[in-house]
Amino acid sequence: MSVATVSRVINERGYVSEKTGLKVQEAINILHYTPNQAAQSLTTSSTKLIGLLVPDINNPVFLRTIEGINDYLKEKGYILMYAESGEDDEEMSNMVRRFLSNRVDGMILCSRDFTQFGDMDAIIEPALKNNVHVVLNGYVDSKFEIDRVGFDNVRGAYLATEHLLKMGHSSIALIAGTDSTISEERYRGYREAHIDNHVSLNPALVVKGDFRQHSGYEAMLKILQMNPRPTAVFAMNDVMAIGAMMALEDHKVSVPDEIAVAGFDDIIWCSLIRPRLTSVVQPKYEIGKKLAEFLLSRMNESYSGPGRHEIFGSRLAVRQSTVKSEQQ
Amino acid sequence: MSVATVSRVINERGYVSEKTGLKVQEAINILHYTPNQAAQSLTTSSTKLIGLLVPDINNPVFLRTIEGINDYLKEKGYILMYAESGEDDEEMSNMVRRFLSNRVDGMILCSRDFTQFGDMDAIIEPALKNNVHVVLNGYVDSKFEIDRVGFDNVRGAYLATEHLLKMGHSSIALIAGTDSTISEERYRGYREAHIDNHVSLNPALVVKGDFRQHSGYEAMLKILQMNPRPTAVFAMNDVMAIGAMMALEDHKVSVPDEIAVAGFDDIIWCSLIRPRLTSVVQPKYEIGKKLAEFLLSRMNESYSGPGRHEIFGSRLAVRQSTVKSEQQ
DNA sequence: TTGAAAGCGTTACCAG
DNA sequence: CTGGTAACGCTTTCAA
Repeated sequence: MSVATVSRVINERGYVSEKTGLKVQEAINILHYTPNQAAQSLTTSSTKLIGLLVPDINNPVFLRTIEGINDYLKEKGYILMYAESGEDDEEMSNMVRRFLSNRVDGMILCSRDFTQFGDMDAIIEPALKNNVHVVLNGYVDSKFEIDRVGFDNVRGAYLATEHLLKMGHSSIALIAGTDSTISEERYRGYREAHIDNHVSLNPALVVKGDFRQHSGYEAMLKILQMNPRPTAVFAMNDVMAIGAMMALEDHKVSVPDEIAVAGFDDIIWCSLIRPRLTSVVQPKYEIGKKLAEFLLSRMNESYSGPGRHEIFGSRLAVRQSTVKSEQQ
Repeated sequence: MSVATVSRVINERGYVSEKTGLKVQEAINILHYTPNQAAQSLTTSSTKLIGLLVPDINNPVFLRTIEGINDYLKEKGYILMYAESGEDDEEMSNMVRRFLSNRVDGMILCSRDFTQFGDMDAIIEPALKNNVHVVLNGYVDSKFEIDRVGFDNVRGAYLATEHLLKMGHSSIALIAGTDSTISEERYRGYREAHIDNHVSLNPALVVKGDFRQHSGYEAMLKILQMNPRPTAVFAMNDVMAIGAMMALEDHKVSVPDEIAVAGFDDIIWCSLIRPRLTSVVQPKYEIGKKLAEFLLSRMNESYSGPGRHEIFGSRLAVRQSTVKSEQQ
């Protein structure tokens, strides 16, 4: 019973007599033997580990995506190394290195927005140089050929804005996010909807937030002081929209009767708050699956062409926050 | 410039002349060299990897706990291998093996309730036999000396029930969870509060759910048909409580005026729904930290005594769902 | 201060 | 069908 034989039994590879196989199995059970992946990976150069970097698990946006990734990967025998990056350049870089050190077979990087990083390429480069594939969830300009999966932000924002316009609002405040491609694109949707519907755009109606709930609250306070007061608000993401709704609640402004509110992302919270929040639906789970799929196809070399860029389409989930009761 | 020298430079161990050190650094940069953790672990027998098994990331209860774990561990240079177990015996066992295979330095197992597993010991045993430490978040009877951190369920349920009783309710329906220690303990709290407050217990008021939102909804439907109808409901967790509130909303029963509702866990959703949900606060983040702390202390052998069992105390967050407006 | 070599647990290859 | 052995990339010990 040599090590070679044991290896054969475990990997079910090569010829092993039934008798020997049984004997080995027995020994394994008695000794609680578990193969050492580290040693395995030393010879096979595959760890079946995938690095996953997420800015913040507490943001429900990422949860479904993680699930999509996990479901796809688990089925194929991969396991996730999870790390939180906190949207910090340095931190991200460190984690990428850490992943490399652990010899992940590939990595998935999620970010609210990659463009805010001075030099995303510098972060990814070490991975690429080590022949570790990277896929991105987000928006980047990169000189490398990497796959990314994103979402049609322009269209999403367009749909939400158009919906508000169609509901009769002509003065729609916009709670924007931090300067980033996402914000730009969502702004463009907002803008184009106005143009297409022949409603003039008023820059004074744009209030800047930072994608976090509190900033939505603050922004709403400013909007409430506008004169004339807008009759609708579109927030660039749901948590800001929810912050805004809380401000409205605190000031006893009724939604949607006095002010209609729409958000973006369709996080689970939308259906919990009252009135339910109208929001742009991102197929988060599918995005996760696609990310995993892209990555695996790179890893097993079933694809090796130029960087792919899958953009998922949009849909608006219309709920109570934008539909007055008499219109229902 | 031998491998030995490079090793010294990287680990900042042993004597290396400044000149050589610089030369090595330079080469590292040029080559994008990253140490191979797998190989390192082969000689050091430490991977700095911690396995984390969670039933379901989508349940907000676990999120904060994961964060607590992550924060504590990251600081000490550990990284998480994350896996979802789905509360399934077989699945759990597999993941434990997978972790072992990856030679995690330790593992943290979370479960809504371990007692539902026929043989939790069988699941943990392989880890223990391989000298990999395990800590548990949950409730287990185990013949092994493992650390666990839990929560004072009896007290928590007691506080919630007592609060409802003090608010004048004498007929409090209970939406229970699946048969498990957690359910038992929360039931005990419910029961003891009744006894201490000299209110007789009515078994007919207990409706069984399964800890999931939908079951809370269904349970509430049954409660609404009771005659006389209870004036308050205590659900054994928040998602069931929220399901119950949705049923009440659908049937136009006002909360808390017609029926008061209290939950357990204090997930973030409690503050999002209206009326805000009164709930028993679990220090989820601290639980996570404690788990990590227990594990590390075992790993570095600063502790090696009998299994510790840390039970976190309870607090009730009283919100609108149990306090009538005139009482505020 | 540096290098050579053994050893960690596996797999792959070659001989028997 | 089975066993021996080189090789994987690293750390550690010992010698130079």
